Amino acid sequence: MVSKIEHKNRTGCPIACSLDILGDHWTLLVIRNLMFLGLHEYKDMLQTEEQISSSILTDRLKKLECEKLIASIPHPDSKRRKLYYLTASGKDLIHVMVNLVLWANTHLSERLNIPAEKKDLLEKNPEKFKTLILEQIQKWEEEHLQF
Amino acid sequence: MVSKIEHKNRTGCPIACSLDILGDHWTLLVIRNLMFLGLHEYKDMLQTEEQISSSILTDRLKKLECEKLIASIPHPDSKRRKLYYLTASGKDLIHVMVNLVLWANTHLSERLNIPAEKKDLLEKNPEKFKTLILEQIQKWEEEHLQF
DNA sequence: ATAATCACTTCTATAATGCAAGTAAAAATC
DNA sequence: GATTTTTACTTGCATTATAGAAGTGATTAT
Repeated sequence: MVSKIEHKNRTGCPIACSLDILGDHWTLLVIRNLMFLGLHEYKDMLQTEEQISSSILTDRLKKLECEKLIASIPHPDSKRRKLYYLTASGKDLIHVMVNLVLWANTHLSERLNIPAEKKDLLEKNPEKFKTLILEQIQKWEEEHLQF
Repeated sequence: MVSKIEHKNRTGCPIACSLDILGDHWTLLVIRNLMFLGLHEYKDMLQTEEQISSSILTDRLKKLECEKLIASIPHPDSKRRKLYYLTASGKDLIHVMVNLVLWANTHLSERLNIPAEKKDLLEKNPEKFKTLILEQIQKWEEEHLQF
């Protein structure tokens, strides 16, 4: 067992509680995959640049599903595949994520490699950037989720 | 040596790069101590509710200083004490931190224990909350730092 | 019928963490 | 002025997390 699923909070501090869920090297990268990269499958997330290991990816998907930041449905084309997607709670992290990107863009710019158009929009109109992302997510949901 | 100081980025992704610095259980808690709790000394941070271990605290302060998110000066009252404070880069994390608190307040409310007045202001006017925090920080700087 | 794909699991080595104890310099107390 | 306490660490060891490779068993493509 890579890790237990039950959750222990250190304290009632909102930062500490958030970190108990999100505070590690990989969890927010899974959120990024779903939020910014449009990756909804295990195999696609395995192949990202950062080279997450299969056991860690399995573990983080499981934990995020437990915490209800993501959910999954069977892939319409295949019984063994799954489609992961952000819940309302997961999507709400967009404000944290975009501010993290903005911070990195300002303070870690030499290390970054952001596509020019994205960088432009991000710097000129971060709110519009958020709206676009949320629209993309909604479009995907309309195509893949039935309510 | 608990960990090496030199830094390796996984990729040029702004989320990945940010996580390479901030993505663990403790780093943002040190930022919280400086940003929201007004704790500027090693010994005070050792005594927070979350009970960070001395070796981890030493390590994180060192790493944050290396990354220039925090800086330190000798304590005016004592040669062996130090005062840690946020640099401009560290203070800029306020947008990430406040959005993380807002997210937790919405989605982890049962686990949290936020003082009523803070919670109130946070919900009614998060921008004012930020301004207040930044004013507190500036006041501390005026009292302790000479330019 | 056979081979490839997929979403995992298992195993092992390495690295990070937590904890308790120790240290050396400085400061406070006697 | 000597002794005790405080402070900011470091050290050592046990435990836990992670990376990477290899396996598994069900499904799907050839």
